[in-house]
Amino acid sequence: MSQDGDGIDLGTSLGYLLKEASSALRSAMEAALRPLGLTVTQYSCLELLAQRPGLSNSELARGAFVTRQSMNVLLQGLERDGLVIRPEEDRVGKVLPTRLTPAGLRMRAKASAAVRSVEVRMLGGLSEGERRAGFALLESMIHSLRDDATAQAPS
Amino acid sequence: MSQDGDGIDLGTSLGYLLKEASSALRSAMEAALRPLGLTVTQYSCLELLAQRPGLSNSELARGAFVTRQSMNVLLQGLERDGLVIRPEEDRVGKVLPTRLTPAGLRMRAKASAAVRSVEVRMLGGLSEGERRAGFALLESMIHSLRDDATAQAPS
DNA sequence: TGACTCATGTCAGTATTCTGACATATCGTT
DNA sequence: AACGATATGTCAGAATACTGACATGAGTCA
Repeated sequence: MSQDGDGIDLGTSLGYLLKEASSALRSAMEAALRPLGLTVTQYSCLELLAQRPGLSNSELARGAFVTRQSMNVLLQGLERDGLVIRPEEDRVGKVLPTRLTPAGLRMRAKASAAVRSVEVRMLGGLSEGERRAGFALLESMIHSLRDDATAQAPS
Repeated sequence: MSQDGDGIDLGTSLGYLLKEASSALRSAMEAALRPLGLTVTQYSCLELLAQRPGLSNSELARGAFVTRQSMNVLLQGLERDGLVIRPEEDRVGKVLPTRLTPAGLRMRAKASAAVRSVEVRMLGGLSEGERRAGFALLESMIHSLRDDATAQAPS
């Protein structure tokens, strides 16, 4: 009908497709993690801590793409459940490093396996070259979005 | 250090990168839409209605990747603000079609322009071929994730 | 040293989305 | 026609993430 010449054709928009893919991935991860009683953000936190022990609340928040306030309450829950510890004697200035407990390590191992099966399924049917191309593509998008945030030419 | 042989290397995970790209896109869209007083989901709803007038609540929910309950409260807000209408006389069975008002159309035009500038920025530096490849890649991921949801071999 | 800026941790309140539940309407099968 | 399975709209409550705010510590510079 009305040609939406000034609009965004959702059928061909890479942004819309990116949102769709992200939504599908999140759903699949939620389903995989539900038996373990973990949310996606909680898993992200455990995975980050497994690979980089001692990360602070703010660093974890950036790594999981949530605010530091959200990560703070999430960490309180993980600490209450005995999956992480934040010993007060490790504090450096205001920064309070976080580490996985043995229980947290075990939980992360199980969660990691579940999530990996999702990722394997997602990448099924893609060649190694296609995966590399996808990696480069997503990195380019991220860089372009961050680079010039509001982005006028530098004066 | 500890080889995380069974884990997911966040530095090379396409899933993690997908989440990062989606987060960056969402942030950029939020920033672009904030002056208009619209959230990303509200914009998605207006855009869907502009391209396919008469969409129902459930159809809009699927198109915006939220639950129909969330879309329901969102539509109530848009209706209260005079951007959409859901005339009771259009009801077909239980389905209640939604349409943009003139004010909704104007709002969508402004929002669409703002979002398009974000998408243009995101795709800056990518060739037409790369965009097509990215499109195919994301569609492949989505299909693989949806196809075999819990995915054993069909009996 | 003092002033300024910035990053961090945390508390509180708000907003958004989700899950659970119910009534109702449609479709397919018997 | 009757039944069951599925889809829809909607209300209510819970979970999750956000914005605002404040105090504290680190870093820079005069």
